[in-house]
Amino acid sequence: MSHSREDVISAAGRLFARDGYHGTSMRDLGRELGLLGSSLYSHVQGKQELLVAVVERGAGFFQAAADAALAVEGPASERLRRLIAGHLDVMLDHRDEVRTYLNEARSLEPASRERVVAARDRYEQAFRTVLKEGVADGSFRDDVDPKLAGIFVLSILNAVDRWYEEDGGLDRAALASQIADMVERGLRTG
Amino acid sequence: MSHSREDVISAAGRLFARDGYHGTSMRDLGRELGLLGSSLYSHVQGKQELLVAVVERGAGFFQAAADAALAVEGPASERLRRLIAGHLDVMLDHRDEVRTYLNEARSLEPASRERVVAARDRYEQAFRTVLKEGVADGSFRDDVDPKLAGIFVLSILNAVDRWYEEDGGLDRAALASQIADMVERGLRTG
DNA sequence: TCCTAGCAAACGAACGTTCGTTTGTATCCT
DNA sequence: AGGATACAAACGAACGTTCGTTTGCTAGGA
Repeated sequence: MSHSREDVISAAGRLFARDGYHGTSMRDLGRELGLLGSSLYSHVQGKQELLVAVVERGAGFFQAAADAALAVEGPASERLRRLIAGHLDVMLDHRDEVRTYLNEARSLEPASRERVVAARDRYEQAFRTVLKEGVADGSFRDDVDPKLAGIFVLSILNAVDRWYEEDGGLDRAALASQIADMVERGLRTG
Repeated sequence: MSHSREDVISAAGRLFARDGYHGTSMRDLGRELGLLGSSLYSHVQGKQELLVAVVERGAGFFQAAADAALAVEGPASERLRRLIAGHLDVMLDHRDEVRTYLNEARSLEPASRERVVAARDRYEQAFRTVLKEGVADGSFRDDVDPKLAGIFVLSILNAVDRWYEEDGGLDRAALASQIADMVERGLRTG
């Protein structure tokens, strides 16, 4: 019947994702675990530390997925497909952490927010790199702006969390190829 | 030196957009106007009423823009371009209300939230309708799923608020055609 | 002269956090 | 084996602060 720090962080992810950081109290969090709010202080130093833990977890998942996708050999379009599929996997496997990462990072104190923004930039850079490669090798149109195109792709991907539910008729892989197909048609030469 | 209800609502939009509903206190809001928090109650009944006003304002702008775009004669692709440009105009001309509408609607009490969700669905329907028309008249590929494509376009548009600043090298019209061009390449036959 | 915007003061509730204490459970010594 | 020791987990009460809101009053403009 004993709880770990891990339990607290994942409950925090759940509530921060659902109600937001400012919309979640330590007592709410305690209740979620069958504890008093004050009891959480046996596991963490404070509320802000929980937000940091959840958000950095989300950021870490994305970076790991990007590193894996970039390591794939073959045409740039294939790496782009892997980036897209990887992003969806991270989102759907770690929905609470990702939603908190996407929507609640602004509630971080400046020091940790800066780290998160830097991580976000690094991740976006992965998309830009692959797009640039595709332009360079002629598989993508040369009037494609890698920065802009990267933003568009990530916009579609990040918004998935706002509408998609996995239990419906469209499974994860089908969604990934719907996105990748439409994106690729928008990018490729010919 | 006297303030109107209008002043209060637009200050609320500014702060809700920047700090979120739960991150904004009535005292913050008063300070923004050079008043005490309690003085706001001369103009509005309470904090929630301010959120409702700001969010419904945002929703209203979008609906008006959609109605105008749908009334345009000509090919579906032209109406789609108008929807895109109109969406950007609304976002950039009413940034605070739109950001609040997009991010803070979850803090609405159920009754008003339902109205807002309904308005959002109606607006999304405008995009779906145009896409369906384009598929029907053969200008868009017939394997385009209007629902999915509509979501993708709106994902790109709504995310603009998260990264775009109008003072840079890319003006509003250029952004609109970058988006419309890429989207249209992803949709059109051939 | 009345109406309204605003202030000052206060309300009760909730906030994040700290405190002293209790409980259960290992660990070690004999 | 059994009793003392140590520790982590949780409790319950309280801290000071902030929250949204209410009340009663005052000053100024129509």
